[in-house]
Order: sequence, then C-alpha cells, then structure tokens
Amino acid sequence: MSQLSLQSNTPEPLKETLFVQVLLPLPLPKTFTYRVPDKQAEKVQHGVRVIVPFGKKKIITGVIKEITNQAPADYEARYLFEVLDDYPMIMPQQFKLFEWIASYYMATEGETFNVGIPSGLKLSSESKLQLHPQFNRDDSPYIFSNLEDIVINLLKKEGLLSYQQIAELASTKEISLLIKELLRKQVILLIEQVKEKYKPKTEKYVKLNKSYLQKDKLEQLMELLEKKPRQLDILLKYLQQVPVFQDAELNENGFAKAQFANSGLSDSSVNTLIKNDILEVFDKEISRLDIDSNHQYTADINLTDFQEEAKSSLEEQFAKHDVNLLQGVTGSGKTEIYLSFIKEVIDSGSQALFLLPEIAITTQMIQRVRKIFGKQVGVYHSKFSDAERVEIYRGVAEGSINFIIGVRSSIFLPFNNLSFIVVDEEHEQSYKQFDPAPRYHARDAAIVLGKIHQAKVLLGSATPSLESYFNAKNNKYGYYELTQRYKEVKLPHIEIINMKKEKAKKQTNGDYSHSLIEQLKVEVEKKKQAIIFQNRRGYAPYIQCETCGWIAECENCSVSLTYHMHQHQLKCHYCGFRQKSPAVCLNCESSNLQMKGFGTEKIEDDLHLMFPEVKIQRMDKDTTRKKYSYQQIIEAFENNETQLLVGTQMVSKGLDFKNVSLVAIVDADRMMFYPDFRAHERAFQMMLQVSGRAGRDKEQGQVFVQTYQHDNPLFYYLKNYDIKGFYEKQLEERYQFAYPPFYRLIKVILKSKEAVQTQKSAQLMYNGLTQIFGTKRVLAPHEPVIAKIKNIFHQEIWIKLEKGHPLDQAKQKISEVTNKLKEDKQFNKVRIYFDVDPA
DNA sequence: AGCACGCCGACT
DNA sequence: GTCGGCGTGCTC
Repeated sequence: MSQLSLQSNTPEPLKETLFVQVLLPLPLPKTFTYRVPDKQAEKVQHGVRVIVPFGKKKIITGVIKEITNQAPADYEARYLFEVLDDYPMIMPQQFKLFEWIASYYMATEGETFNVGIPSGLKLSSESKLQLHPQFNRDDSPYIFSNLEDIVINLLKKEGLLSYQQIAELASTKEISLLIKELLRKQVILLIEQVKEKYKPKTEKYVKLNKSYLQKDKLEQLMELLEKKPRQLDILLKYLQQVPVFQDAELNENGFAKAQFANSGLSDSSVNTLIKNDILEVFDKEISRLDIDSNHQYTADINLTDFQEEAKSSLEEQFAKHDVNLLQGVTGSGKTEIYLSFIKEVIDSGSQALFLLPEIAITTQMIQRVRKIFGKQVGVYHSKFSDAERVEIYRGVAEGSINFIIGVRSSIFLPFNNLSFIVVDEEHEQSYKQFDPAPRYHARDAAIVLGKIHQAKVLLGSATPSLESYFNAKNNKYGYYELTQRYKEVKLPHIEIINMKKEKAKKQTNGDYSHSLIEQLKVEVEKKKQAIIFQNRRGYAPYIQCETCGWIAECENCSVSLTYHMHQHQLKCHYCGFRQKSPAVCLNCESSNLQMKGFGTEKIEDDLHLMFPEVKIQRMDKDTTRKKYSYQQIIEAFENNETQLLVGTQMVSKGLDFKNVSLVAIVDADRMMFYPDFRAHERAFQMMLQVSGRAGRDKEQGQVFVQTYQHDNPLFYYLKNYDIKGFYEKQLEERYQFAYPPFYRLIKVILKSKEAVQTQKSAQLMYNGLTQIFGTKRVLAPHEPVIAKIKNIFHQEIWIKLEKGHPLDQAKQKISEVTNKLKEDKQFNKVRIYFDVDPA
C-alpha cells in the first residue's frame, strides 16, 4: 500500500487541487468544503451530485455549489468520495430558488434542497466489511477473541458482511467495539456500498434471433413449426406486431414477452422458442409514466368568445405585469385559458408549469391535459412513487418533459427554460407547506421562480386570496375577471336559512331545517343529485356527560375525541389516538353520555334514516384512504349510481357533476367562527366553492346554507355573489386590526414536553422581541387553539411588521433573540420554529 | 438532523 | 464495580 508522502523529492507537475463547496440536504446553515481527488477532478462541475463522508460514519449525497482552488484555512478538508453525475442535476436557477426560500422563510438552504429533490436522487449508503487483503491469521501479531474469530471465518466464507449480518452475531453494543478492534488489528477493511436508489424499470422483451431475419430462413422455420401450432402462433403474432421484413431494424425493438400471454398465447411455448434460440430475451428499459407513446395527440383547445377576450386582455396585461390574476366563477372555463397559454409556450419550445392543489389533480384533469400535450406532460403528485418522481425530474432536466402539472413541490423541478407558470386555485391554503421546514407558500415561491426565469405567472381562482386581490387592486398584478359561466348557465341561487327562527318555530329536525329536508325530498323525487357539505369528519366531534359535564379528551392532545360510529371508537384527529367508546361517563359513571355536534358520518346516518331508499355515499378522509376509493366514489356519483353525496371539502374541488341541483352547507357557522383572522375569508371562499358544484347544466342550481347567525354580513355578500364587496369589507378589518395584506406576519412557535418551560421561554422570547420591535408589533405569547399535540406543549408569538419594514434585518434580529434564548440551558429542550406568512 | 462522546443512577 | 440513561456539541 502506497503512503501519501507530503514532501516528495521528485517534483510533481503542478496540479491544482480542487475544492468544492457542497450543499448537503441537512438543516445546517452552511455548505461544506471537500477536496476533490485528482481522478474525479474532470467530472466536477456546478450542480452535479457528489457523495461525501460526513462525520464519523455517515455518507451522504450533496450537490456542488461552488468550485475553488483555495484550501480552507482553518480545517483540513476531507476528500469527496465520488462525483455522481455527468451533467448538472441542480440548475443554477434552482440554487437561486433555494436561496430565496431559505432566506425568506427562515430555513436553511439544506432543508430546502432536501424537500426540493425526490429522495430517489439522494443515495443510501451501507457499510460493509471485507477481510483486509494483507491479513493472515497466522502471521498476525494479535490475539483474537472468540467472537473475532467467528467474524474472520465468516468473512473468509462470505467475502462481504454487512453491519446487519454482524449484528446477528453480537449485541449492538459490542459491534462498534468489535469493528474498532478488527480495524485496529488490520483484519478488516470497511467499504461503503453506495446504491442509487433509483433503478430504471425494465421489462422482458423478446426479439427474433438474427439468423431468421432472411426470408428463406424464416420460411424454413415456419415449416419446422408446422407441427407445433402453439409455437407457430407465437411466431405469427410476433411477425404481425413486428413486421421485420418491411424493416429489419424493427426487430431490435422487440416485443414485450408478457404481451403474448395477454393475447391468450402460452408463456411456456414462448419459453420453448427462447430455449431453442428462435427468440431472444432482453431487458428493455421502460418508462413508469404510463403513456401510450404511439398515440398521436392533436386535441385542440377551442376557446369561446368570452375566453378569447379574456385571453387577449391577459396577453396585453402581461406586457406590463409579470403576474396576472384571473378571477372567474366555477364553470367559467379558466382551465381552457390556462391550457391555451400553455400550448403556445410549449409549441415555442419553452417549459410551462401548472400548479394545482393536491385534491384538484384528478384523473379527469390529467386525461384532459394528456389529450392535448401527450407525453410532453409530467404529472408530479404525491400519489406517485419516488421512482416515478425521479423519472419526471430527469425528464425535466433532460428536456423531454416540457410541461409539468403538479403540486406545490413541483416548483423545485430542474427547469432551465421556464416561461409560463399557472397557479390555479391560488387561494388554497394547501399551497403553504407546514412541516417540515421550509414553510414556503408555493404561490409566492412560484412568483419568485417566475422572476428567476423571467417567466410570466398567471394566478387563477374563483375566490382569490385577499392578498392577491389586494395586489391586483393596487395594480401590482394585472387582473381580469371572467363573469360568464360556460354555456351561460346561471349561478346557483343561494338561500340562507335562519336556523334560529326555524328552531324557534320547531321546524328543525335535529341539525336539519325543515326547508332543507323538504328541498332534498323534491330533488330526490326528481332524480336529481345533491351534495351535503360538512367540513368535519366522524360522527360526533365530542361526547359529553350530561350529568357531570365531562368531555372525552385525547390523552396526548388538548382536543376532544371525535366519535366514529362505524368502528364505535373515539379518535383523536391530531395524533391518531383511538379508544373504544365508553358506555358510561369515565368521570361519574353516569350513563347519560351525549353525542355533541355532528360530522359527515352522522349526516350520512341521518340521511339513511330520512331517505331509506336512496343511495348515499360519504366522501372524506375516512372513506378515501385506499388508493382508488376517491376515484370510485366520484365515478359512482358521476354515473348517477349514488344520489346523495355527503362530504368534507374534498367535494368542493375540481369536480364537474352534471346532475347536481342542490348543495347543502349544513353548518356554516363552524367554518366562520374559529379564532383565526382568516376564518371569514376561508369560510366565504369555501362556501362559494362548494356552491359552484350546483347546477352545472342548463338548470339553475340551489344552495342551502344553514346558520344561526344569518344577520352576519358575510351571508349578504355570499348570496349576492358580491365577492368584491366582501373583500373590501375584509380589507377594512384587516387594516384596522393590522393583519395581512397590510402587515406581514411572522409566527414564532415554541414547543416542548414541559408546559412550564414552554411558557417561560415564550415569555423570555417575547421580552427580547419587544425590546427590538416594540410592544405594538409583537403579540403576547399565547397557546394556539390546540395547545398540546402528541404531548408536546405549544406557545405562539406573532410578530406583525408593517409593509416596508426591513425584513432581512427583522429576521436577523429574531434569530439573534432566538440564539440568546438557546444559550440559557434550562430551555435547551424547547424547540423554536418560524413561520413566515403563516397560512 | 444524526450521532458520538461524556457524566450520573440501577443492576449483572 | 458496569451498563446505559440522555445532555451537548460537531459535522468540511
């Protein structure tokens, strides 16, 4: 083994040692510098992945952010192990986005990188042991223990052993000692096997043996197979599918082996042909992205006059604004406008990104887009496997995919030529990532992404976020409103039902007004469909003892347990805790337990009683757990197999049902009255969104909204579809109480297992913050609505910064206060998080 | 984030 | 006396 000699007498040709700054997918604030082995120097370039040692035993994948020839002054850089790619996997634009997100959302670039790339592009490493090549048991000056001898013998036999295998021999404690000893005694070498997690998918294909490619040879073969009809059939099938005589090169493409069986031909006969060297098997790399590549996609996008008008107006505005807001009621055909823009972009050779909230990416939507764009489309969705995501990632990097339709994380794909971004349903809060950091808002990040690429951004919604509305109003964004509904279908009539009054008149039946029940009866008679919306799953949100007032609560979280009738269980919707529903009060043993409130399950149950003959389906998180159940429920409803659909907000997105004439919002108050400054905005948007499901065909649909607060101005705006009026009113309130969009919020979250420590640290944090920002800009620490989740106590501090307040400086100060707090070791168990622009 | 090194209680 | 608890500090 050659030794590295630092002072060599023979002058080496001067070779510059390269150093690279590597970004690692860890929540660490900086990059790490590695030395590049000479052998790898040529492969080094910006944006390629490298495998590096990190700490004592970790081996991880990072990405090269910078290349220098300057050795770090204050530490010895380690050698990187390997350069993985021949071309960059992270584009310069992505680095810019990482930087922006990390800085804006008070996260690290490493965390951003970590969520930004599919985990299949990171590598797993597994340490293995092998015998040291120069090791000889008899020559060794050392003495070996029994255990060591066992390992030595095993290594002689097996060659390689993993930690796992050693672990089977010894207890975990002994392993590291054992390995240390074996290393010291020069018995073993540690080697790292790094595996690419991603493997291209392959399928068995067959092709005709070359010797039969001549016509006469083939004829001989056919004669030979005369008496073996099964094999002959297979050969004929092959020739039919792969006409090798028209083009001999087609033979190289081969034919999927499994396809024979699909045509009713026997697999064993195929195997015989293979055995006799008539057919050859080979592995063919196939795409996981299930697209029929032979199909020609030529579907056109036909815009109505109104849509054309909208489009050309938007085009004009894009000349002045990089971001435009397109507001249009459900059914006004925003999607066609998006797709028409996107088609132009794709045809001109650029890339486009179409962002949607998770639940809006339906099979319907994907099929529609595929019809127009074929295999240029990549769908980036959490339901897809990691391998599929890697394929899309690579497709975008290589340029074979020009159009991405996807969820928020698609902003991180390696675009290099992006020129158009659509953010549909831009008001949706699911665009805001909450856990883990970075807590970014994909709409806002998409706008920055647009800036980085000089791409145009189109935001779309029937009910824009107040922020976007405000920006459009102040001419920061361009704006267009589509007022026409497709085919001129009238907007549904919204009826606000005064539950107080109905209850006083004893016209309610439990939670349902007389009017609603009567109307449901009418629709059911007419064979129409109805959607009953309740944004709460389960049967009863809580159960209470009427004797002593006891409420069943989660033992880990400060929430009541929801009763689920189906399993007769009490469940916590925050930590998943579940227990059998008690028969008597656990406090006073009274049997007077009452279900309080109602969720989708109870509504479903009630409806069954009221309409025993009618097919009723429920759609919520509980009924859509399986992969295709969501799809099945929708299809059944679309095909009129079910007549009443009860559901949570899942029913409000992206679905187009023709026969729905009534939408019922059973409990509007629940959405409106919870402690959040956005509660009204959300409730309003959600109610309008659900309403949009009614009457999408010729007839005008109806919406029934049940409330005990029917005087609330929100309902006035709602029933008149006066979105602007409502928003203006909201803006006034937001201004008055110093909330977005006039002020920027930064939420500081403190968590720990100790309630007292959490509170104390929050108070100290608050003191520190007020010293910098003053008492007006910082709200006193308080428990969030759910103060305890999974036995962790939470405290929040809100910082309100007026527009124009130097943001970077503010964040800097916040970090300083945080670091100071962390110095006090009594609080070292308190974790501190930041949420900039909390949703 | 992991993970090793380091200092105090219940046990072979 | 040790095993092992998890506090603390580092990772190029």
